[in-house]
Order: sequence, then C-alpha cells, then structure tokens
Amino acid sequence: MPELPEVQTVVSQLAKKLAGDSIENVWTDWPKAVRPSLASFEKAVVGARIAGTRRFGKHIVMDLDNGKSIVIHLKMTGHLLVKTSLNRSSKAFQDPYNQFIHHILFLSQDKTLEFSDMRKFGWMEAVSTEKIGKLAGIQALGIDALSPNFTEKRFREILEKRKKRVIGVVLLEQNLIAGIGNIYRSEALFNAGILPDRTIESLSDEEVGKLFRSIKMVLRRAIRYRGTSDGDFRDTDGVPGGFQRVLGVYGQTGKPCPKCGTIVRRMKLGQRSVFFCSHCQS
DNA sequence: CGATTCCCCTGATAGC
DNA sequence: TGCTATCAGGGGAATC
Repeated sequence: MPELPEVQTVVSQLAKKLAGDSIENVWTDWPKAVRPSLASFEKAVVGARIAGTRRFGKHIVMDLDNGKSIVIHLKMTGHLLVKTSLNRSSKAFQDPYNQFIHHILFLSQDKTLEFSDMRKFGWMEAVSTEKIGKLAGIQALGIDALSPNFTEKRFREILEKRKKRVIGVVLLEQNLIAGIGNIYRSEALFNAGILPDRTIESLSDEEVGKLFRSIKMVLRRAIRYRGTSDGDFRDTDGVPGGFQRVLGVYGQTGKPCPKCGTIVRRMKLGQRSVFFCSHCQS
C-alpha cells in the first residue's frame, strides 16, 4: 500500500519521464474515480502539457501548463505505469498485479500513463493549480514526515498536546504528520524499540528522540529501496520495490524477529493491524 | 476534542 | 472441488 516512500518513488519517476509530454486523451472504465467528473476532467487536462510532478503526503500532483493540476491518490492498491513504444511489451508489465488498469492518460509520442488499481479505492482529480492547497485531503495534512521542517522539536510539540493518546495511532494521522502508513509505523516503532500501544505520556524523552530518528531513517531507507511491495505495489516501470526484503516486523506475524528471533506478533489498534516484537519493543 | 463505525472494493484466505 | 463468509486497508464522513 503506497505510503510516503512509495509515493515519492512514483513522483520522482514521473518527474523524469513525463516532463513536457502533452495529454492527448483520457480513457477509463471506472469513471467514479475520476473527479469532479470524467467530462470535466477531460476538459481540464486534454491538450495540456505536464510541467512538473510533486507530492503532498501521499497525494501525487502533476502540474499542467494550463493552470490546472491532476491530483492522484493511490490509496491501497493503486500504482502508475509509464509505458512507451520501447518498453510497452516489457516483462514487468506482464505481472498480474499490473493488469488492473482502470484509467489511462494517452500522451504524446505513443506514451501512456496507466493507473492500475485492483481495489478501485484510488482516484484522480483535476483542479486549478492555485486551489490545490484547498483540496480537502491536502488542506488537512499535517507536516510532511520528510520535510526539513519536521524536526525533533516539532515532533515533541505535536506529541506534547496528545499525552493521553496512543503513539501507534497518532503516527497514522495524516493531519498531524503526513506520509506514514501502516507499514512504516510498525517499522519505525520496531526500530525505536517502542510497543505500538504505549501512550505518549509513557514515553521517555530518549524514546521520543529515538522514534523521531527512526521515522526519518525508515522512510529514507524505504525510498532507496523504491518502497515496499508486500503485495501489489509497483513502480512506474511495473517493477516491485525492495523494502519488503528488509522489513523488520510489518506483515511478519509468526516469523522470527530479525534482531532477536522472537516470533513477531500482531495487534489491533483501532481497526488496523500493527506488528511488533515483544522482546525488542517495550 | 477523541473514539468508533461505516463505507468504498475485490483478491485472498479460512471454514464448511 | 466449490461455495460462502470474512478480512485487509487509506482516509473521509457520520455518529456518539
């Protein structure tokens, strides 16, 4: 499931691959996910050139040269493939997980940007570039987890106001810190040696510092691996990421902890699973 | 303010 | 073998 590292991987690749390309046509078999409507999306984007690609939390933004932008959220199972006349028949694109194509942007020079989304939770929206900050999902975002402005001091301020709350829950809240999802909250807490259900007030100063550094470290490292593909995530070449090979606890229920060999367990926080090692985390 | 539940979807998995 | 019920999950909305 795309979180900050996966989205950053996609954004970096799109920025390189699509700069200057113009959008010639739009196809979808799931118009429900195209906002505000398929017709207005088409009207906004067809004929424009792609000027740049950015990320806001887990939102992908492609800015066009006509004052519009395309905002894309991959949600759980979405990923974007960039196909050209040269790579269209590549082996990676044959991968079954790359077959759930529900939207296609036809670009100049026979290039396509294809949106594969098995669960159909993802969406794409055309908006005025100047109004991006007002989009509900973006306006409400807290500070980006990899922003230089997200400092340890800032992290402590965020936690300070929420002493009674559970750390594993707060890490997922995009309105506080943007970009962390289920994979990286488990990994950051594992790295910091903190059990997910600890309350914030129970954390020592040292633990908070360690957690902060773990968040940054885990996210940066996952980006170097082009993200985690525990299931369906693929990069724009249709290739899985690599971070699942070095995961500590996420999705590893029943397997030995890589640090100490204790069997990894799973608990529920809210409605979501968190994974942990009861020996390395306390 | 926070906690909980529901919803959107469908492949995978467990149970029968 | 094949059917059916349940689960997973990002995040927004509704409810308590």
